[in-house]
Amino acid sequence: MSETTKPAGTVENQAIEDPSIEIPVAGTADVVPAPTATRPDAVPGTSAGGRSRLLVLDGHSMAFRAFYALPAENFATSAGQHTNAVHGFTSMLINLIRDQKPTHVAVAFDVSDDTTFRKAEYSEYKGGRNETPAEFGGQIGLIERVMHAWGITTIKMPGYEADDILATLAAQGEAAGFEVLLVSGDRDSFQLITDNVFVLYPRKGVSDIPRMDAAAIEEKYFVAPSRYSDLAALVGESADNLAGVPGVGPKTAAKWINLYGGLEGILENLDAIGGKVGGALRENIDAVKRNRRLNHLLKDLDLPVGLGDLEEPRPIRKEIEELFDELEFKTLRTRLFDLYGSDTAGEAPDTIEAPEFAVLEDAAGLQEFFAAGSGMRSALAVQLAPGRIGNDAEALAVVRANGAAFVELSRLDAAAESVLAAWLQDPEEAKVMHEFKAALKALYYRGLGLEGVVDDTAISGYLIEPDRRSYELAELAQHHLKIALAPAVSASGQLELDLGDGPDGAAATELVRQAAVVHTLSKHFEKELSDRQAGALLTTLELPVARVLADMELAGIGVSLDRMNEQLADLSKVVQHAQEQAFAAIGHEVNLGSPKQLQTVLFEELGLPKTKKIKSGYTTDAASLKALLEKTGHEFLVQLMAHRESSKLAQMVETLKKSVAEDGRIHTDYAQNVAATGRISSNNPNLQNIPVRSEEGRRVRGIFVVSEGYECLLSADYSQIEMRIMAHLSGDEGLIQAYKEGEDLHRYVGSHIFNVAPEDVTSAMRSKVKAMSYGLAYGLTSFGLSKQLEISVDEARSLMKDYFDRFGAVRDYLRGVVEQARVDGYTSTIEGRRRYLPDLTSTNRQHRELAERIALNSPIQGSAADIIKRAMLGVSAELAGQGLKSRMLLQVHDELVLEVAPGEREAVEKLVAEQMGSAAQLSVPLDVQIGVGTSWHDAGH
DNA sequence: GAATATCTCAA
DNA sequence: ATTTGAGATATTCT
Repeated sequence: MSETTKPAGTVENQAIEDPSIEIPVAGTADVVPAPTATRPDAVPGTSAGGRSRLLVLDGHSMAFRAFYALPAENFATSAGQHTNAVHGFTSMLINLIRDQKPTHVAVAFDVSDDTTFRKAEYSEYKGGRNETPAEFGGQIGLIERVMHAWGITTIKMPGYEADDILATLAAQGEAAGFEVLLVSGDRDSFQLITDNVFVLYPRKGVSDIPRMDAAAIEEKYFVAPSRYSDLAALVGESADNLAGVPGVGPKTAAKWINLYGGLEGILENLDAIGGKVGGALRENIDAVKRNRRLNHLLKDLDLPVGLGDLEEPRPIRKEIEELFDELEFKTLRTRLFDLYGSDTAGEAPDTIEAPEFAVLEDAAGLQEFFAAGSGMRSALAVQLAPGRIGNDAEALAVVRANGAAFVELSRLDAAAESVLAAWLQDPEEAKVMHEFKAALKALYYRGLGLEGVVDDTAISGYLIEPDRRSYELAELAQHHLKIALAPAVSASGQLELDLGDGPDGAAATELVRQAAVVHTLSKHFEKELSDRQAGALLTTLELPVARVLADMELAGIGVSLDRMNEQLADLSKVVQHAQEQAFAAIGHEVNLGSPKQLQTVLFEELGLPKTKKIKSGYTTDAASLKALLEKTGHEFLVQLMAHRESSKLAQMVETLKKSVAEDGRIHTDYAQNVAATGRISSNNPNLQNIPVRSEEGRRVRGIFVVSEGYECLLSADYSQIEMRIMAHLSGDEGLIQAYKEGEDLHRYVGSHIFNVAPEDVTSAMRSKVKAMSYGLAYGLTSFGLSKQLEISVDEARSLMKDYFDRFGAVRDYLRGVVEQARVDGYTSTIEGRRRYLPDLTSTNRQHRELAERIALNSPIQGSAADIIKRAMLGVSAELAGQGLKSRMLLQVHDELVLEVAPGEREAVEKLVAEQMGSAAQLSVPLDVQIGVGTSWHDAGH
């Protein structure tokens, strides 16, 4: 075979970033240089004193494995290109490089035509294979593009197969003293195994790829790797459409091979082999010889690249970013870059370095620094560290156009601190920060005020793009400024500062650099904000609200440990009892918290009717259990549901108990930039999902109590705020009229839809109307409504028709919102908060319809969020203005909880009602319900 | 330990 | 197939 003409193959590699860079290549004149971008001399994984390791993949074979390992329907771009093979392949290669740490990498591909020499010899070679699935189309090309962006050399040789390339590189690598790892799902590669060459052969999917060495082959096939091809020739290989000797399997073949010393020996002793199989062998001897010729891999192809070209591939960040954007890969991006850290190739890593800075300690130095920058915008970064309650402020960095400084707070004497304090709390000294609420709180614990914050890049970044997952500084810098930040900052935004190395150490530089990035980013955001008309929203709403939230977080809410313990004891009894009864009902124990085990019990042991399908089988969620119970009345279901409810409550109380701080209060952390609609979210713990709907759950609110020195808790909530906003935005006269007259809205609507007098609206009618009214704001469909109300789709449809016949403006409004959003590309709230919805024009129906529902909901949910934020500012300002000691503690989307100081109840009630009621001027009144009590439970109404 | 799946709590 | 969140537990994979 070696005399066959060997046409030069093609090699794909990364684009030449800098043509002036000459890479020495070991090879001949016809070798296409594998240009690489600049890279550091010392890279992780280099064989500094160690042995070189070459990793070569059979691209097609592994792409197919990946394709079948991941469901195609779950991996597609919005343009409809399937990407499961690309995703799986990339993921596998990341893991391989991480685990095997190769110094050299190549990927070999078959050429997709029928001109291989094997095909020429035997036209049925690899025949009889199924059609390639349509979903696989185009994915090989995408994998090649990923390799290109990754800087990994891909090789194709017309007329040959990828395995021949593997064989050739294995030979070259071994000759050069490398360890060689071949990754292939094709067993023919086993013949290449030696003491230095190993095959990584996927056992299952692309995640389980054990290393096959000579011992593994001998254990499995009873022959040495060099004899594997003999064995395959005798046995046949169905994947290649090569038939073997009938009746001869691996065991017989191995016996002969070991007896006669290989296929040659067998051929010489053909007549000595007796029995039926001996005859079969003689009859099929030509096929065996042909098989052996075909499965022999060529080790001497004239490859267009040398080993040197395969060394140390590095991803080109920009190309990966663009390609992964196109492929809509998210997690892979992080995994890939985590693998290489900042050690990627491409354009010079554009970054922001810390400017020269002064380390200030004494009053005079600080005075001089602040005086020199008076009136200028300063970026301020505060170094936080965990403190007794909340975070402590350890150091700060200030960066402005004409200078930078670093200050370690513990080194300041009283005079120096007062200079700093004066600057910090001077509202005329403009500061830009990142996540300033956290700094505000930490400085507060040190008795330092903070005024004049004119931008918070975590908030302005959010107003610009409210749908982002994260607003970490490094990510914003990457996205908006196209600069890469070193891991120190990119890690979590909260770099670890070790001040042990002195104030001029790397940590100080890092904090200064952070401030420098904030400075640049904030400047960049000015135009973005004005383009979106979001400047006022930032300045008059979000930044002031952040201060109110900080106060609420600092205050925390008082809790009763006794009540928590009491409830925990009660609940654990109920849980225990329900569990025992559940076990008794089925005659054995089972983990009631495991959906998987429950499935076995319900659908296999008890043979109950099947519920809705989920990935792992059939759902056991509350709605389905309820339906099952109604159908079967099985006692196990009763106990299971009781167990679920009580253990959920117990777990909730337990978490709350663990989150009590040293001051005996619970301090949640509000996030202003998480919910894309403008709502605030609550974390650690979440105080916005404390049970209220069931009486048992509502008890939990009893653990939140008024604290000493205060008279009571006050809860004030908007009634039906979203429906009122809908009435306002749609301008529907019927709805507006109903609200103006203060009627029960659902009763009013019900009377119009069902054509009865308001007093004749039954509770069933009312709940149908209520479900529909709210559903409309979420883009409810007749199918969804029928599901929720347990009625037929037809009935749901006619209900909706009657609704729209009576309240036509609502339909017009809902239609108009989506149309307008499609034109503008975004929706707006009454405060002008935007949400961009590019998917409204998606060709993917699922994506598009989701965007439509979001478009229906966002102006309503978002406007409600705007209104309560305005109300919070009003309440806060009014409390301060009247010199009251009462304070706001919680916000739960449409509810505010306050702690009332002695003697202030009447004033606070009045003020809260006024401020909440006047937070927006709508065409309908804003109704506010207020209750008071010694606990949140009792303040509810 | 990280990531995923399932379930449940709120507005 | 009705939006926005947080979070616990089980399970699987690394």
